[in-house]
Amino acid sequence: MLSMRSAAEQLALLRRGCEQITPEGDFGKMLEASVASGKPLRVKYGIDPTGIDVHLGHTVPLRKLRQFQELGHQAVLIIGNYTALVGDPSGRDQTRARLTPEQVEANAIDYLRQVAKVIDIERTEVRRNGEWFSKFSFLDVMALTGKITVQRMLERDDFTKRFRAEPSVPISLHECLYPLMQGHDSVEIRADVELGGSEQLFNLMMGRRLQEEAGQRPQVCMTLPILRGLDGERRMGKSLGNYVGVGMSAQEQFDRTMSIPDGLMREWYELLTDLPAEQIAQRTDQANFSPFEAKKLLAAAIVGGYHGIEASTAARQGWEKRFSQKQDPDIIPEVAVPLGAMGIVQLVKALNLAPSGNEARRLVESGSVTVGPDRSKITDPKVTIEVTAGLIVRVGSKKIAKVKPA
RNA sequence: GGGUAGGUGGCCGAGCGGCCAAUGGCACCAGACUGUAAAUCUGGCAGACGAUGUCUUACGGGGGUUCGAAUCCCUCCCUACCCA
Repeated sequence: MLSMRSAAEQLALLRRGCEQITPEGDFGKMLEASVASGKPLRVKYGIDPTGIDVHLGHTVPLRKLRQFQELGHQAVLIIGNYTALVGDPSGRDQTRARLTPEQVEANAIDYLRQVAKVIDIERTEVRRNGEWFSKFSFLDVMALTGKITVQRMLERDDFTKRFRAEPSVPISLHECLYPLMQGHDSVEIRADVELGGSEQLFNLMMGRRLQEEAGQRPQVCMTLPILRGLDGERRMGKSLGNYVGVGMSAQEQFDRTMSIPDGLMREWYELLTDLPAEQIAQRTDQANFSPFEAKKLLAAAIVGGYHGIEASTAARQGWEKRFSQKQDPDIIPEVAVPLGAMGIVQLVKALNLAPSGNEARRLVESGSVTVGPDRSKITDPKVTIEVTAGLIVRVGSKKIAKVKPA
């Protein structure tokens, strides 16, 4: 159901949070034509089903996609099952383990389940690009690659950088095929708009070129900023560990969000909440609004989107109880450990609070290990503990475990 | 195909026969301070153990020289650059 909003209103809404809309004039005209004809736009967003933990960084373009849906446009989600099968060569020596078709499909299903938390999956056209690429002949590949020159390919920013770097970083020929494949997806599904992170601009533009070659109206490319992760520096990513997963528990999402640097709040507010701009400005103005409270509200808003308002409130209370009142959380991971006398170092390790005995020993010596209800601090690694069911051991303020009753 | 330069811990980057489990920086972990933020300071950052020490693995893979190798030699693999 196409919304009743005017093209101008839609443009204003959709432009928010975008880094770039290319070409912006075309987008306005496209919206006008859509309103006039009552025909929704086909909005494409694609992903390779390789790593599967969907995190807030992925939700930035996904939220934009949902916004299109809310305005009545047609979301088209491309699952790059074919590209995943080949194995992405980017990055240097980690030749990513090739995935079997079964794994890829399992990943895709898992991915869709997670994505459904952000977009309306029922109203989304889901397409796997193996649908067309598995039928490609070498002749088709030649035709596709014949449409672009090496010079054009090297225009891509990260290729240029890698090419010019001293010493230069390898560019696999294979990687050059990626933009072409992604671009071709746009031809296959006749995309009007394609969304992507800002690093995707080149690939998105490739879609335009190929569509033009194919005699289609070229898509509008809409890029969204790359979300910075918990460290406030690097992009959010699973391998960097600085992420908040959409599949995480309410408490974990809340706790993680609270650990972001203050300076990151504005960006997160803008990209991850639906709050009006004035309210964001007000909340992130440190002169009038406590940053501490602003962060709690931010965390609550994010958690609420995935777990609902009640769970979000509970998570806030859980956080306050734990970190403001210094009480143990309600839910403590339980680990089975043999009861009886045991060295503190062995105990910390047995409870998975440290990856190795040496690390456990260091933690004890650094004074970060406390045991039992009175939180007595243990600093001597030689101490022996009488392990009983329900005994609680803490390492620092974040790690905690309980002995599972046998 | 020929030549040159390289491959060191999560990353960058020193070391170029013993004092090297390997300087330094980043990241990370913990402590102090605090709002579990930032900044700052301190400590840590391969594993095992009866633990201020001992042992086992580790400097692209394999082999060798040597009392002793990340460091020397051979060979294989990988990368970049120049030439064809």
